[in-house]
Amino acid sequence: MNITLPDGSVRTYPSGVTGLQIADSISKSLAKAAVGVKIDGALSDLSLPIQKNVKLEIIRRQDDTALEMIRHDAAHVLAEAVQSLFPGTQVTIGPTIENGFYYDFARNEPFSTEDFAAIETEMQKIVERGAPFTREVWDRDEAIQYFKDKGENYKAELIQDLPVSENITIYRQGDWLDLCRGPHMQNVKQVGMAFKLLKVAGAYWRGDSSRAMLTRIYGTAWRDEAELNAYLTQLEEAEKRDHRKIGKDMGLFHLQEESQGSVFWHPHGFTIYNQLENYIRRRIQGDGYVEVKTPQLMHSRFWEASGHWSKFRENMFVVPDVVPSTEEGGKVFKEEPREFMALKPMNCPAHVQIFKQGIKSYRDLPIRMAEFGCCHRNEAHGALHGLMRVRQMTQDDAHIFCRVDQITDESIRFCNLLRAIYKDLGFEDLQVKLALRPENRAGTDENWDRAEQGLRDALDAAGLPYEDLPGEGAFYGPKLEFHLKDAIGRSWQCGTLQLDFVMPERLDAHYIGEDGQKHRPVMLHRAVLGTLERFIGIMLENYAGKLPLWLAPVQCVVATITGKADSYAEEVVRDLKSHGIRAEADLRNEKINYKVREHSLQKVPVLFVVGAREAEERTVAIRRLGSQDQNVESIAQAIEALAHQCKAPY
RNA sequence: GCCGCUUUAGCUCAGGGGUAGAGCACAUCAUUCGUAAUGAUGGGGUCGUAGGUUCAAAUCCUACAAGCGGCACCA
Repeated sequence: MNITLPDGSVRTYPSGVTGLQIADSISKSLAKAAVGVKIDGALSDLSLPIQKNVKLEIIRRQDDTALEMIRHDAAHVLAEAVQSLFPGTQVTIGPTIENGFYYDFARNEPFSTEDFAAIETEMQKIVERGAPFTREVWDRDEAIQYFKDKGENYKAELIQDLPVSENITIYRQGDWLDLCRGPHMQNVKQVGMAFKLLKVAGAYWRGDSSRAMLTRIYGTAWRDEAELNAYLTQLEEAEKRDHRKIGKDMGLFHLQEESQGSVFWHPHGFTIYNQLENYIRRRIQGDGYVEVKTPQLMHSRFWEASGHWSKFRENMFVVPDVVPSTEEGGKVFKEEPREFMALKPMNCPAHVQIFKQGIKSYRDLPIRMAEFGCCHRNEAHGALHGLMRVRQMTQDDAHIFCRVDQITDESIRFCNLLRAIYKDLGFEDLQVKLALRPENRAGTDENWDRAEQGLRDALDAAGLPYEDLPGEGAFYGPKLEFHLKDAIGRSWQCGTLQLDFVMPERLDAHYIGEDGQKHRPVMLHRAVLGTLERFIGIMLENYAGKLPLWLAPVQCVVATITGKADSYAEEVVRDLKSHGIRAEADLRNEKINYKVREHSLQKVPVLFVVGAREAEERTVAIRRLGSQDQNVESIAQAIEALAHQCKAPY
């Protein structure tokens, strides 16, 4: 039997040889360092007998691939530790995740972070004991019975639901065992000590909100202490970038409980907001869009027609169409409301109304109708999160009304626009996902074929790689999702492009074709940023508050060294403002060190320092954020250069 | 919405059954200073809300709310 190693060499072994034996035959130290094998690319146990010619790679503990095994094994160690410290706790599942692992437990008494020290100590003991991992294949019914007898009902349920074709594998580590697909390392010792428990959280059994709430313990594990510390430092750094903290420190916005999920934009924050909105406005004007504004509050009849009343109502804010009473201590509404209004959760039905005014010809299409639409959605309390998840949001929304034969062109056009905008905003790295037809859908298969192919063609033409998401499309059409990753590593869906054959039908939109007959237009729902709120949150985290010059709320502060330079500083600020630069003077009676520190913390990109010398020579000493260098230039020169740098990218 | 944790001055946080503390910020005064915190003095809180226990509650108990971390949902 021939085994091909990664360096291309081929060795001959008897059938049934294990990865460990092969490693041992190469060198003793390799056998000791080995944690697993890749057999034809698939990660397996070292103890697995090999029966045929394969390509084989020994995974050593120091290899990157080992991280996943270390974390998986650490999850098992966590489970053993918890069960030994808290008898009666049921184990469920414990997978690895990016940078770590978690384990879900069922226990009447929830865990708290105060239990972590004890659990970690117990985990260390288990690792020190270093029991070997052994794999066993059990009979299905016996396994179910075994776990039921132990009171491990969740495990029993898991086994019950495994496909009959699958082996029921059990991994033992000393006296403790767990149902597990594997693979595992040679022994528990190889987990090492570079692990740490991070947080507890609730999590539904099998991700189903109608089932039991389990306690999840999150942890992280690495090859050595240095890696662990680097990761913990990275977490701290990410925390510093949190847009809620930056927003507070820079005085950009606030939230308060009387309006949860709706943002109070402060002057500096709203400057960013306006800059971004105006940039998008210029971009879409340059791409053939028209801009509209539609009502905030509309009668339920309208939402019934659009389908939102039945499909989306629990996410809507509904207002009784009754005059409220001001009677002191009385009911707010004296009469029982019979009719309702609702705040719009989406702009699309309103845009159809504008489309429907007058008769449209095929020559009018496509119509690209944009709105910075302020929408309200009644999001679950637990879902709200700073600017990232709000209840009142402003979308950079537009609906493209077009003919079926224009879908591909319009999609390509949108992808190009989106990519150009993301590039301007500093996001080069985006993931595209194509959500395909769901089981429950409207429209003919022909239309779906055409719609999905149209989007694929558009992505190909735009040169965008993408991933299919089967069954994830909206009921009315397939959609493209554009995902960005923020500084904390969370992935956010921002842009979207959705094909819709249903809404024009429901709301009876039509145009007159070349043939003189009525035809249904197709609607493309699309947004680039998604919502301004979320996108600003992402920008703040991405730039750690140090926004590009054109977006910075204050672009330049003129700071004086002495009161003698006050009037000169004010003159410089006037000059800056007349060049369209957002500038402020800092004339406070403070030392220059104090001012430099404060404006640096406020992420002001450019500081003009002026003292008696500058006033005399009509110059400024320029200091840029993140640099300690300073260079002196004449005002005219400095302002002209800065004005140029402050220009928006489009 | 579900599970857990948290809630004390504008901010960050300490304290804790006998009636409230620090640093920063703010105000006043002094200082006019050359690139990441000048000094002094002073003002500021019914300790998230509502009940309960107690001679006495900011502290203990209960409920509620909000915030945070997840889950579910989602832009």
